[in-house]
Amino acid sequence: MRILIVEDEIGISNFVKQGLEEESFVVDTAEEGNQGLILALSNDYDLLLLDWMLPGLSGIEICRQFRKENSSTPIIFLTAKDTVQETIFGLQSGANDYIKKPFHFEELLERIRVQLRATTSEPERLSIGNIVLDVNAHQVHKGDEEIFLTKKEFALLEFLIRNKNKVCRRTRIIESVWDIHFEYNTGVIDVYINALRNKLKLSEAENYIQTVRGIGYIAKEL
Amino acid sequence: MRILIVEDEIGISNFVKQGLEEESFVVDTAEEGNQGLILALSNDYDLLLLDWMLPGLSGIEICRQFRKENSSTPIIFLTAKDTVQETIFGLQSGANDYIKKPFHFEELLERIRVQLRATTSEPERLSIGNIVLDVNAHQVHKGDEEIFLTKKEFALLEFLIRNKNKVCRRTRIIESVWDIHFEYNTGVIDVYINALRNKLKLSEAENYIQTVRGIGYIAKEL
DNA sequence: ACCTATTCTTAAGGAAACTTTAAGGAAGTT
DNA sequence: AACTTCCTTAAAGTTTCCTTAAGAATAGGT
Repeated sequence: MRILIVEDEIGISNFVKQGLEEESFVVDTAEEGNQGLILALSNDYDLLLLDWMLPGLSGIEICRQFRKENSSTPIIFLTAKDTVQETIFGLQSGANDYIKKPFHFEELLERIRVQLRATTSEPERLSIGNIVLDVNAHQVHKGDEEIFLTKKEFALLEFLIRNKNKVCRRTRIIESVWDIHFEYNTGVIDVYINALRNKLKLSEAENYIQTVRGIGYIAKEL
Repeated sequence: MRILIVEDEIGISNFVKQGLEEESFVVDTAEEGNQGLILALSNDYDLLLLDWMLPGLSGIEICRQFRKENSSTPIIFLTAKDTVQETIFGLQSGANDYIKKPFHFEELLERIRVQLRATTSEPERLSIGNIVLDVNAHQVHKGDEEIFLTKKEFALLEFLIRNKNKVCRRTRIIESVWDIHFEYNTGVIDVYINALRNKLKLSEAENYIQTVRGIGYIAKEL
């Protein structure tokens, strides 16, 4: 399920995004009205979350424009406390629901589910061989055994498995997992690959994390 | 299972009543708000179906008054088409779900079942290891010994156990237990985790509340 | 309405775990 | 053999967590 958030307060935006991603939604964000509308129209989202007050186009304007093209995708407004009256205009302009800030994430989630007519979603699991990771719970199992990974170790393993059977360049790894750009003179990756191999007890026969000399690493289903 | 319908349109009321009785529910009806509230409070229904627009007391008013006495019995609103914004107030005032008129009986039935399943299958007692908590009585026992927890301590423990064997992120905890949003630079959780571990006398061998570094905590059945 | 006792929250130092760096040795490449 | 790249380890640097104590808020009783 894909959701677009258009919200200029990055704090809220990140908070909601993170929460929804933990619930296995795919989330895009825009911080500005025009960009939001363009994204909304050019992609196939299952639901839109719009802030009321936005730089560029206002939420209600996005809603109106969007409804000209698409009358089915549900829209939920995020509104500040005392703009209830205005929000009603929002509902009249084609929104399906609204929620007042500050809100419980759980409540937002429930409203999203009501709009999507969806029952609780399955937890997201990634796997390679007999290694399974539950992204929500942040847990890793190899067979029946639970393996404890630190944040970075988990992030690295998740990245590799999401790119299963594709070679991941060191630069891409450093960018995605460490958020380091433009400069790469560190040996952290090696250290963490090593830690993963040890903790996961990868023998010769279970060589799921292979090194590609001069390029990077690959998580390979055997 | 007993259900109360408060609805002034006799047609709808009878239709729903008959349908539910065929599903072997016991159904009472009221056509007016005040009478509805009195019935709701003086009987032990498993679920309430409230119309929004009612003579006497409005549905939302019934909901509010009723919730003062009883916070567990599920309430579903039956609403007319274009009162979405009002319905939201309904949800905020303590309703569990709503359904728009006109509705398919099957859909209503499904929502009723969802609500009933939620309450009835929910155990009164939660436990982890030899620690048992009675949610209604607000009591905690470890073996035969009674442990006295404060409200917040109890709420935290309850939250953790309801999510037994799943890692609970700090953000989720702070949101669900403390009702704090968008801002997580507080150390309360640590303090309360500490208090719980002390009061519950969790030794190494009974390490039910484990910390997941960088993420949060997990209540784990050992 | 006041006082009191309990509970809740904040803050801070120290402890523990995690991350990164660095360096020597191993292994692959030309 | 010379060179590069990778592995492994240890230690320094950083973050996160634990614990305590004290002030703020709340609830209970007179």
